[in-house]
Amino acid sequence: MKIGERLKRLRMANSLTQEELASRADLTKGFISQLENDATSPSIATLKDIVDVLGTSMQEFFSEEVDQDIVFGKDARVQATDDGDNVKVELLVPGAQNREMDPVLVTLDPGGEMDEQPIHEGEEFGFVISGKVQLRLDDKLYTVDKGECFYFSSDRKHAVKNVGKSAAKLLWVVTPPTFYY
Amino acid sequence: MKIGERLKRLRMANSLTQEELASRADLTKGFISQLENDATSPSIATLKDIVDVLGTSMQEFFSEEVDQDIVFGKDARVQATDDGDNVKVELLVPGAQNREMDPVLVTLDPGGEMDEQPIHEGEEFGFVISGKVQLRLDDKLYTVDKGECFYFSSDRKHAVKNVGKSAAKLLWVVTPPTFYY
DNA sequence: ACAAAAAGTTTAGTAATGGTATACTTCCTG
DNA sequence: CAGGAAGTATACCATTACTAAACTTTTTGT
Repeated sequence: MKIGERLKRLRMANSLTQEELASRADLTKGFISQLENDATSPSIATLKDIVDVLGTSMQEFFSEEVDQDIVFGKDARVQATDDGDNVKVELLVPGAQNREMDPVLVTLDPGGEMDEQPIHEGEEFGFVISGKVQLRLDDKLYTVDKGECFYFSSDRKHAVKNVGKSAAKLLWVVTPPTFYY
Repeated sequence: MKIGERLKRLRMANSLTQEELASRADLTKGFISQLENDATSPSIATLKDIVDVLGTSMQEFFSEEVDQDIVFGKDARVQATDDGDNVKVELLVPGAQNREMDPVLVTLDPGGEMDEQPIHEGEEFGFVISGKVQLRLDDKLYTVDKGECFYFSSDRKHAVKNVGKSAAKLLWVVTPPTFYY
């Protein structure tokens, strides 16, 4: 059970120094170093303290351990709670909560519009597989045609609308995952 | 972090004695006793060995720790991969993989039929909320009307079909969870 | 380019505890 | 009630989880 690398990544993700993590978890920075280099192993209670500081749970911490799927067939798609009649949002990688990115497939019927998404941290990437859509960022409008794509920071009000005559398909990737069900 | 009770429940669920568990995990029965009574605490490596023997993962073991949701609104439903045009299967308790039962809401359009499910261990319970359906177990047919319910062991080939004129809604509970997405 | 500080590593040492061996008790079952 | 299987308690030790502090490496500002 080598957990050093995972701990280090987690600490980095929280942008903490070994020393800060140590002090918040009531440990010494030397010990943190040993842990990250797998020179020793924490007691369960201590590990709990550490993951608490790092904003996770034991469950989530050990979740990396199970082999995650690599390939997802069409049949793995999970339809998210619809946010409209003529909009379909399909999670392409179910369980992406534990990952870094959340890719979904959006299908917009003609005239269909995705509800405005709540603002959050992160970034978004979209690729238009078919059709033509209009992207609204704050108040600016962009037209994105089949084959084109977009990328923006999620801290802006954004919405998407199908302005073509046929259905539109969008591959959408959000980081970090927010498309919970 | 008291984990004794959880370990004991797990061991019981596997119908092992402390001694058997001990030998399979290369420990002593006395130590298992201490663990179950929280008189001591295992190292992470040892705990891993134990949960391995008990057929779980560290993730799953610690999953009991996080507070699970109690109430699920309509909007929490997750549509499972459809197994037919006129069939809708909605998971009522997303993430039920970690639970004991997996309740789903099945909507069958007139004439709609659920694909035959693969045989598995466990039991199934169904309650007809509206409409009238026909349940097929192996080759025997049963008619189940609105308000009626059924219960059977999953080790038989089974399928359900809407034989009424209007849509049918079924509340279906499977144990253990098999409705993965 | 060079201090100087910040971040990380190493090492030696110890108090704590993870784990064993064994004796004891409790609970079944015929 | 005998005999055995399952579980508990205790004493003990070897391991190790964790600290303190010196050391090295990386980053930062001027």
